[in-house]
Amino acid sequence: MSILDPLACCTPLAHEPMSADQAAQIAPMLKALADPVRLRLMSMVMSREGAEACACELLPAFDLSQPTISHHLKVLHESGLLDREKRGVWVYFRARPEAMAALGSLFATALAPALATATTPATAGATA
Amino acid sequence: MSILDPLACCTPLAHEPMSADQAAQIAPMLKALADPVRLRLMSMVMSREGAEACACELLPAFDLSQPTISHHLKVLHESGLLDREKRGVWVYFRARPEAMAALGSLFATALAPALATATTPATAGATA
DNA sequence: GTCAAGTATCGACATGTGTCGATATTGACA
DNA sequence: TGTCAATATCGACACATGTCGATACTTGAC
Repeated sequence: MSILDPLACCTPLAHEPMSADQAAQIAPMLKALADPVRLRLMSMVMSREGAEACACELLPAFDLSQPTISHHLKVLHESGLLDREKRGVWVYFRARPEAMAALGSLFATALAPALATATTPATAGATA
Repeated sequence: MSILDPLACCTPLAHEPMSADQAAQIAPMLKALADPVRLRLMSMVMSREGAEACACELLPAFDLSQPTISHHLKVLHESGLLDREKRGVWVYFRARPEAMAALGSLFATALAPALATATTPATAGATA
């Protein structure tokens, strides 16, 4: 599916110097993630059963006001990291695989040398 | 070697809800990277022959003042993303593999499901 | 239609951030 | 020693950001 497309599209960090345009496109996603609260929100959503979470489930985990959590979720959504779906009164969030893949591919090439260094545990799960 | 350690140490985003402490530890690294100029600086350093670059080589690539580039390089260094080595008058930077691996592992587990979803083109080089 | 609960928006505030010019520091070299 | 080039630091500025309380907006239930 199209889910895989972004894996090819984006910015291998160590491959060649990133263009200003590329950087301007990726930086906002990283910026959205570069906050402890939003990192935890993403993590909570992604690690939940079905990989989705209701805002009402996320709020109690923080010592922050409802508007603040709402704001953070909006930032994550508008940066393309979270999908947003309203069901009745509740709003459910899911991580966007394309976004996660795009960010992952940023470090994929950076990761490769590190993995190659470790010839011991054959790339944990990559090989069947 | 120890290069691989951080791969095990850090915060798989989708595995379990990230603790506040974990988030507070990772967020600054992401924040350091979440700037278009710093993204390009990292990319330029990493994609250079020998994976290192002199500040004097980086400066001309930007339309920014020398103090500004110096500031960005300092941010990258202090966040643990770049190693800094002075050679005579020049300062050379290298990406810290541990840091890159730590960030890569953040999305590694996030990447896995996306790859699994694409059963069609056998996970591009993962399977033998 | 009214009410209550979940969520979003608004305005305000303190703090953080990117940028600059001016200047200090460092190290090579004549 | 003095000078020059590479880099770092400083002070200042405009702007962005995280947070809050107050309030408006949905939507289901009675």
